[in-house]
Amino acid sequence: MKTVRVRFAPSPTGRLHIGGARTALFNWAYARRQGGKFLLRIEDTDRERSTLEFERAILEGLSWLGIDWDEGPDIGGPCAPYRQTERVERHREYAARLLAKGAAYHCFCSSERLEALREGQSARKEKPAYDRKCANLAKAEVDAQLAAGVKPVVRFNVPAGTTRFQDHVRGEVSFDNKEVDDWIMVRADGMPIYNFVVVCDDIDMGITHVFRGEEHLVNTPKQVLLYEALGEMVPEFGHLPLMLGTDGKKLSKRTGDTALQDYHERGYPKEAIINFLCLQGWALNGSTEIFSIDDLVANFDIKDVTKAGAIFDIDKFQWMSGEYIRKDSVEHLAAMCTPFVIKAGLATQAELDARKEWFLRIVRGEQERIRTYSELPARIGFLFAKDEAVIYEADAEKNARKQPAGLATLADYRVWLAEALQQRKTTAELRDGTKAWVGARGVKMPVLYQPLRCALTGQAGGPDLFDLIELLGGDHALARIDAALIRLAAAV
RNA sequence: GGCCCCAUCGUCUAGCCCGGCCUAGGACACCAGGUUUUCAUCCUGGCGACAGGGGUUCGAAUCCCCUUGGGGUCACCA
Repeated sequence: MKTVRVRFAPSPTGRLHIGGARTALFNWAYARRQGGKFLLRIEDTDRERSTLEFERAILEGLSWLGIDWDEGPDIGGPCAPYRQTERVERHREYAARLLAKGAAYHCFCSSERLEALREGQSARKEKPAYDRKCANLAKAEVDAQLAAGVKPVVRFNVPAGTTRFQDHVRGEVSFDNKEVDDWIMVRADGMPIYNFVVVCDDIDMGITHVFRGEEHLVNTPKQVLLYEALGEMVPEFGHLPLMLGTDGKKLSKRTGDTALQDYHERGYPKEAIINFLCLQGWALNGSTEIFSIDDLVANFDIKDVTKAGAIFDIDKFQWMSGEYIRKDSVEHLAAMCTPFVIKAGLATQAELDARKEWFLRIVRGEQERIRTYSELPARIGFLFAKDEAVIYEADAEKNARKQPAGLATLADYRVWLAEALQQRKTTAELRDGTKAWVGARGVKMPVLYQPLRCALTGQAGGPDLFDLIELLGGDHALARIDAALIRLAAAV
């Protein structure tokens, strides 16, 4: 049996799309599972929109996810080059072969004529298609046009019949060739078109399986016909269900972030991104939600991919992201969060390095509360704030003011706390002592805790208050209580 | 509109290919309760689906047909 060779062939006309990332992941996992090769090819025949920066960003994105490739534009390989624009000579050879066989023909129709043709057809409610005006030109006429300097396009001469292929996710798919237009393979400027190059390159690179998004399903008959005209082995296909936005349509910027990088920047752990992407169209076993990229490789089969499109559920994604964060080691989590903390202006790298243990404890305190790395800064900002400038969030202040005896209690507690701090009580002692103090005073816990939390953090929720006092330092804790005594006493 | 693809809880899905074990399972979200100094975590419970109609069969979520609904695609883009 032939070795599996699959590829991911992005077009460097934008950042790596989240759907593209999933396509890459599934191709890669298939290759790894089957012991085959995974290659990367850059489809840059659209010279207007393709850039080297996008290409680099796409490669980086894939590497970041943990996808590696056996052949590609950056590392080369036996089928180099891996950029389509560098292979146009090969494409011209294929075009010449097809032309010679009569499987393709020169077309001299102008864009204007084509446009008028389409307009007329749609006005008459006919399907837009080329009328094959140039399909049967005499050789002399072709030569004359060529000699006159008219630049032709090359069209594929679609034969009559029906084109069928087995799709690994959909089963048999068939198209009447009448539905397939005599599509353009090579532009007038000599640059080949996607549907043509993809076949040439897949042949030259020995691609055995083509797994791509469902939007390519209608391109497949064109490509199958091309393989057949060339007398080449048709690869196996698998069309992945589309990833949909909340509007049920193909995921677009309209309904949410579409680039892998967006999610990276929003602080989603990459393991969560991978896991979630996998779940869009594939399931490990129907009951295991959390699994690793290794589990994917060990279990992935194209036949298990779902047929229906999947709506991107950001809620579930956030939940999953939180699961990964809770599972993470504090050290790693802190490292992942650090860029976000710095970016938020809370501290510099040097400042965090200088208080490494302190920062680690902060992260540990928030680990079960954040769902993405980017949520950390907003939650811990109070720890970096000036004592008199802690921002009181509405909920926190409301909770504090809700306690009628709150302020008086806080004022008395401040005295006790100052004393306890003086005696260098440990955090545990402080905690136990406070509980005893509240008990002795004969009030409910929240009477003290709500105003105290507001004073210290300005937030309605958060980690244990005594851990916070330790993190803050006793003097700062007292200063914050003093500030709160004034601020909370003021009329609303 | 033509063609193609698809159709299980609001969402992601298991089950479907090889009909019975499905009183349709899991997860997110939501709701209720428990734990807790708060929030969160965690635990318990609840809500909630085989799009509709015909067949085939002793028996259909599973097979077939139709209808409806949704999506994709109709470029000298990929």
